[in-house]
Amino acid sequence: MMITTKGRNALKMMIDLAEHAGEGYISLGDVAIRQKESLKYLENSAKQLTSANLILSARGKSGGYKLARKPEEYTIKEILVSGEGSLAPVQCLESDAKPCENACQCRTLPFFKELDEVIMNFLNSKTLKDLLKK
Amino acid sequence: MMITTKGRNALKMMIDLAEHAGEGYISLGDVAIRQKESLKYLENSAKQLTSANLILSARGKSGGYKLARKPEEYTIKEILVSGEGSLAPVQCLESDAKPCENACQCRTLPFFKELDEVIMNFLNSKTLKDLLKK
DNA sequence: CAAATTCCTATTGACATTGTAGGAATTAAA
DNA sequence: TTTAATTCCTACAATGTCAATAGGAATTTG
Repeated sequence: MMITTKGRNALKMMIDLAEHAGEGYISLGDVAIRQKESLKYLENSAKQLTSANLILSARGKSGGYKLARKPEEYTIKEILVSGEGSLAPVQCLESDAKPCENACQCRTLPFFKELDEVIMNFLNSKTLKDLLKK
Repeated sequence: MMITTKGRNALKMMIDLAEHAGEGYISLGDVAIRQKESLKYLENSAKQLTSANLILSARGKSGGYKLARKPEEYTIKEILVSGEGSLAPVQCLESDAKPCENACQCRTLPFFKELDEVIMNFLNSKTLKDLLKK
């Protein structure tokens, strides 16, 4: 499995924020209730989305989070990558993977690179807006 | 990561058997040396490939394994599925997943189904022959 | 000052992955 | 008929990742 709860939570959170855009900063408590997730767990996703500049945060009372851009300006890829760290289908294509000394004669590497491209192209072709209620 | 060493070992083994087709039954020991894998670990892959009827086995001295069909008659999908059990990109699409009671209103499910299709179409479009040395 | 919130670090339990161990069953060949 | 090579089977250990929680520090509004 490539997309775990980390990525799915990031996506859920972005969808929730998108559906409440224009209401100022939304507290994680509200998101947690609506999405039926634990506040503490969502904090992890929020942290990563914030440091990737996908959302804006405001601390202190009546603080919270809101989208940094319009929904149609987020690709699903960047949201999932922010949540997961990497979406590579195999370890040797992971961003932090040590280079494989067998790479030049590996029969499967070109194939897996192609697979990765197919997946990334798809994830890049969809935006957050595509996931919102019609 | 979606494809782990189990799937990669299954693929490596199929490639090795394909490149030595016509030589009768190939012992796992030979495969292990050529592919630089442990015999014991390869046995696990061999077991699953055998019970999925992707390869044929012969026990006893001078026994081993060989392909059950021509390389171009295997899709990469069936090889990887045999090694991994499932290739679903998210848990809720796993074959043994309990049905999600939120499915009908889930914003992400249709998207993940589409992603799954994109991946499966690609894996179905490639055969074992495509991975062999030109 | 008090309450609500984000932010930060650490830890835990559960599970999957990776790889190993030991030996039983089978069969060809010497 | 024995021996050696092999598949087959079950179990286990070591490691790592995922999922989730805990406790509290820092910040800001009212």
